[in-house]
Amino acid sequence: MNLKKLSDIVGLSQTTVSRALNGYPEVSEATRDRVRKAAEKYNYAPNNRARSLATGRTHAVGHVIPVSTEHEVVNPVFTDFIAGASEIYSRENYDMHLKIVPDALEEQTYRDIALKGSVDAVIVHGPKDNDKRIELLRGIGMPFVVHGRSGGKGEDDYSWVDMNNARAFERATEFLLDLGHRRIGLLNGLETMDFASRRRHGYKAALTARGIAEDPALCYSSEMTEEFGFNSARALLNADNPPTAFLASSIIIGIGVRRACEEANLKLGRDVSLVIHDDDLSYLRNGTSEPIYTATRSSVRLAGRICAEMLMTKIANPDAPPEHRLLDAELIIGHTHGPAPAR
Amino acid sequence: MNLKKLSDIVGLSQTTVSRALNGYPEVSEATRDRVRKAAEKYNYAPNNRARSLATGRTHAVGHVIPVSTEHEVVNPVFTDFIAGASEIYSRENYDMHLKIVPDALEEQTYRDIALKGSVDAVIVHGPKDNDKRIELLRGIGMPFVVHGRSGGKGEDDYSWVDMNNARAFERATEFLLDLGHRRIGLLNGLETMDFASRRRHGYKAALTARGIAEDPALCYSSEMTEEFGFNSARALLNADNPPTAFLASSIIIGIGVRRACEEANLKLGRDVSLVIHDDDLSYLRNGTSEPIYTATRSSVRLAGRICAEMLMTKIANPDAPPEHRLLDAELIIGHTHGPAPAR
DNA sequence: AACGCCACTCAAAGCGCTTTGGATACCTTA
DNA sequence: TAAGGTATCCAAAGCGCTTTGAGTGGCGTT
Repeated sequence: MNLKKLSDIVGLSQTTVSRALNGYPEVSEATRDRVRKAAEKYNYAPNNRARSLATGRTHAVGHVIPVSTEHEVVNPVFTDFIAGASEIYSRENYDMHLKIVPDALEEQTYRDIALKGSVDAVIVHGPKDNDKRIELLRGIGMPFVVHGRSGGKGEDDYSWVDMNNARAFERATEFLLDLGHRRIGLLNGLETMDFASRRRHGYKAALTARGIAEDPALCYSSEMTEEFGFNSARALLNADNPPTAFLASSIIIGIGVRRACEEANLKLGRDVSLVIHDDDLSYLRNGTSEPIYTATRSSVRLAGRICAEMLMTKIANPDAPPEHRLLDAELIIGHTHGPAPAR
Repeated sequence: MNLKKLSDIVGLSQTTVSRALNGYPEVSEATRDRVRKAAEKYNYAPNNRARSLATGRTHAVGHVIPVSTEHEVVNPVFTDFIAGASEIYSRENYDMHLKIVPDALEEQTYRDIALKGSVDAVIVHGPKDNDKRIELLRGIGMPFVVHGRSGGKGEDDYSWVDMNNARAFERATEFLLDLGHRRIGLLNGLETMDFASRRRHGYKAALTARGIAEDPALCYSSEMTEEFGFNSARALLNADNPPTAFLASSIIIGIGVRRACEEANLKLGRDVSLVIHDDDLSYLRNGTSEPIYTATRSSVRLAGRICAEMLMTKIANPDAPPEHRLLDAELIIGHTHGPAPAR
């Protein structure tokens, strides 16, 4: 069923039928109703491709998700982020185009997307310091919103939605310091990623404020897997002068830390403290009735919703000044912290 | 830059330029070269929408991912599945359209997708028993491949890629029985899902073969979260006549079981045995050098690749008979099993 | 010299929609 | 009654591509 056939059936021109269906005022309510009913009856829906060819708008947004070539790991926060964004797209009748590409090919992918003209806008995932994609997209004139920020200059020149990573980790560190911990292991994500580098800074800031020097031997940085959490916690616990507490950049790392503690016969919250960052992943909730891990929490799904919403307004109004949204993490009191054990 | 401009520049008709670029034989290699160079120079790429309007093919495939309305959980295996599929799409120059929808709206979503004609084919995720979507898609005439199977009749009438769930869980159960376990807790996914119901059957078959009756009190079924693993393992461990072993349908459930054991001061592999099913998720690997959990393993990313490949051939050849691919899980010997403790 | 055959190239139609720029009929109003 | 509105509707152009059907010119054959 297409417009032509439908308009033949109802005995109107394509113009009128199109207008009736799209809510234009120059068609009477009576005919609009008739057209609507016929459309329903004959199961008509405008062909997307034709429509977007005609209008120049695709009603689609692109997500390019980087997978680290080295580790072949797709960060699981994307799942929930995308679930959040998807809620908005459904509501606004937008489509989501997803590409998962090795990070080396990312730039080319954006270029392709723009050239082929199959989306109206994109969301930039996992920004790095001085991320080239931002320049690229601005150059092309493709509207975008960044999930996170790209450190360096010009932070106000583009729209972003970010969690206050520095503050969250500063807060978590202060919390552990208040409990008497002095040696705090940091199990961070890859510090080439902006979020991880900010977390490191927050951690350091809190230490410095108390006159404690950051010990690089306590800081690990890698792809955020369970095994990374396990291996690095184990290494630290077995080292001379081990930390009494850990700060982990994700719940998955935290799970690895737990396993390392279990192996070392140390009880979390008594022998070793652990504060994680909790993205509030739907399938890895940090407890529903009661928190498991002590954590800084910020819902990545919410971030997805906000990003998508920001993108919608950006599409509607491309020349508006950039918007920013900094989400604050809340501190969640769970069962994995305690006073620093006496030596 | 569009075809018209480009053909003006090289002084050829749009026809010839189009043919040159698309590799048709009726254009000389010399001109083909000239055209290619110009396209490169002026950064030309055919507009996707126009192309697909003209050809009737979109070069896109749709994935509709259900999120349970009740729990708002997106199963994390989708991430890796999609990463696998995406590899194939990139290679074949296909786009992926993703929709994440509450399971109640799933059917409508498929219908919409078909009507709007924005994809050439779809992949059906998370099939249930006698899944309506299969009928629906066949009715519409939209090519599809199912990840998993929908129990009931007509299993051979459509293409699917599945893991041998029944066999995997039968095998795992036999393994535990061989170790002397008689009471084995099953922590399964939602048994309305086909994969979970097959796992249950495999579990039961192994028990029956040894003359052991399935005890419903040992069988839990739910959304596969960490907390579900924790809560149900805890409940079972605290019950009268607790199981000596667990079978968990995902590594995440297994993580919950580990936490429950830790809390109960039981050591996994000594006091309690645990065999999980491992989808080989990139960010939750069951150990890289050495397995952590004893497990049945089957890579969901591989399944994604195979599904996508099957779909590509289906698109190329819609009238070919349906294909099936049953993947066998391998049994992985980790550190979470041991002989049943003497009473 | 006439013919047929390649090897190339092109004009134009068509994919299914939106949108521009009228047309038509029916009311008002002076 | 004529002029001017207003409410409806329509034909046709155009979005950027592919593809059909139709030339051209050059070459070898007879």
